[in-house]
Amino acid sequence: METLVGVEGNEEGKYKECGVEKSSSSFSSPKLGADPVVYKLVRVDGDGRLVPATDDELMEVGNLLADDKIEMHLVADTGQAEGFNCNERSSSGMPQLESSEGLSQSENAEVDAGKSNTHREYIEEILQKAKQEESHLLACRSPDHSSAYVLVDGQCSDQHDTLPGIDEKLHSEIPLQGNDLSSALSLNKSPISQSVDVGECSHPSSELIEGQPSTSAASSSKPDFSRLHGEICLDNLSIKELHETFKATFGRETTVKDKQWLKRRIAMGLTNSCDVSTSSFIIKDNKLVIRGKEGSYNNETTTFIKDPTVGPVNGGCKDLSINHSSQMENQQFVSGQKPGHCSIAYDCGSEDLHKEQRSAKRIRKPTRRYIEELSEVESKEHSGKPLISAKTSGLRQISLKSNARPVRIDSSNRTVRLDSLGGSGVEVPYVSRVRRSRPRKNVMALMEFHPHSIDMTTTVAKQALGVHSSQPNSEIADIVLKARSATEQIQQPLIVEPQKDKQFSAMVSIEQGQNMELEHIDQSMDTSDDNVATVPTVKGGMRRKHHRAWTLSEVMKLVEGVSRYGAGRWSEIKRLAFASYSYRTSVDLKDKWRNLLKASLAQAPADKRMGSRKHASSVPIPAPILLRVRELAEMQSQVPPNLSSSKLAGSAGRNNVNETRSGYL
DNA sequence: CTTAGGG
DNA sequence: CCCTAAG
Repeated sequence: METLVGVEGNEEGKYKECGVEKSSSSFSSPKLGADPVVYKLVRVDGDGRLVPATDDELMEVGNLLADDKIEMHLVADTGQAEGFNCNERSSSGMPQLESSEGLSQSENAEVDAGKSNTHREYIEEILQKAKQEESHLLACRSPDHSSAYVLVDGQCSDQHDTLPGIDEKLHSEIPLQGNDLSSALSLNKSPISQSVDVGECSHPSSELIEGQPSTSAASSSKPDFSRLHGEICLDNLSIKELHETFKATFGRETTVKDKQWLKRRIAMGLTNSCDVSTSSFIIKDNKLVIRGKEGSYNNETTTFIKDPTVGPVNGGCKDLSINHSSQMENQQFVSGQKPGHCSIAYDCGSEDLHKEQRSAKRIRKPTRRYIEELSEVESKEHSGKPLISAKTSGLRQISLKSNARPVRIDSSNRTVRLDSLGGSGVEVPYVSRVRRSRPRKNVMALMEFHPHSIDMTTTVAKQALGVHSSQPNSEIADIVLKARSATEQIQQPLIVEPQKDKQFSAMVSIEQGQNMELEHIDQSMDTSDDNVATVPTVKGGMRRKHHRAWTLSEVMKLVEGVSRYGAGRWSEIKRLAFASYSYRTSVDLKDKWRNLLKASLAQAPADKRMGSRKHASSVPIPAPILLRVRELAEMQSQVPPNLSSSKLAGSAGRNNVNETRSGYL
């Protein structure tokens, strides 16, 4: 941006500045990031056609990019140089120089060395394409830039705006280039080339571009303007002449024998336009004339240089539209087409190109989340209906999610169940992702080795607890419920249960001392709870199936764990205190603790009034436990001091819970 | 993976 | 509970 402004005002002055800026700020420039897409790499086929670059080629090009840059600069320089030569050069003076010099050197080197290295040739072509594209891009860029473009191009600084980093890259990367490059570089450095170009400083660029046909000039690579005067029809040129012209145009020799190709290339080089058919134009003076028609086409470079004020975009784009008289095209470009399009347009109708390019514009791949959400929405819309009321919607989402991510299904869930949405009667398959911790593998192993473990474990648990038929956990009940709705995978859950039970029993036996009674009680309670939890209610909806209600025993364990290990060490607590509860994850513990904390804080004030239980139906957390929670929270400074202090005193009075816990503590 | 916090 | 960021 900065450069642009400056440039318009004063070309010369700007030049230097631009050059400086570019070097310093090339990477930072935002534009680069914005339009990288524009540069589409293409390969020149044997017949001279442009072929979209393959990935591999792209890679290659990437490596060569540095070279490209150089060349691009050269080309750009040349183009501009031309303009300067004809029109403004005197005024501008020697702006180009720093960049042009470097370029010219490389260029010359190529020419000299140019003893047609096929490989190099290929590279060159690629570079050229890139160069052309770049120039086009520049031209096509927003008007603001466009003016700057031209000028900048001459200096090479311009590219920074559009393609920051490239220049720098080029320079820095060159040494790194592959063998081919290195050779090319060496060539560039050859004394001859240097002498020629360097000596001329400002001229080199002009020679490259302009240098039309003059044979003599070709050798020295100086431009021969005389040739330019008068109409030149490429069709009439011999291969040799074409070669010379090519050389003059691009500053390097070519071994290509294909006339068509040469003509096309030259035409392109002169016009920088993508879409010039070889046979359809003639070059007249500096103008490219469509054959038969007298369309006055100024070379884009010339145009740009001459009249920066002219819609820069148009200038660049015009060339493109040469064959297609497309005012529309121009407009499109102006409207916001990316410069890249111009370059791409090469073989295609410009309009098509536009479309293609637009479509080509990279679209950010939607995030998984986005997709999911979208799918959710869609599903809601399609199937949704009234059925999914607010209450059920949550569930549905879950189901959708699970569907979306198959991955989770097998590993995380032990079961796939059909949940009936409340009241609707619609069943949605969904995978419970509750079981993060227990891989199926374990379950399977367990099954195989201890097919009857369920009974065993249950028995053990019973014995340990002294409980007869009560289920240790809600899980079993839950399972039963699940089984009802879903025929599938009952086994796994069952299996899981046993293991849990087993562990549970073991744990119980270990801890049996004081807790036994409590646990026992809890268990009975749990069962009931679970049932409630799992049962879908017609009215509203259903409880979350996969949700496992926290049993009192679990809560107590949790509290104990927190008291012992401190809040936040959930993994430890889980491991030590919840070994038997495979379905409780550390996150669950944390969440539960959070809830307990909240509950305790909320309840504390009302504690005495409400009694220990808030609502029998909802959650039967005994007041003592809540008190305990508060106490612990206080200790760990999780509770706001003010509340804690007052409450603490009150809670202290209750010993039963504390005592129970104290034993463990 | 565990922890912490938001939804 | 679920999800996701952070360490």
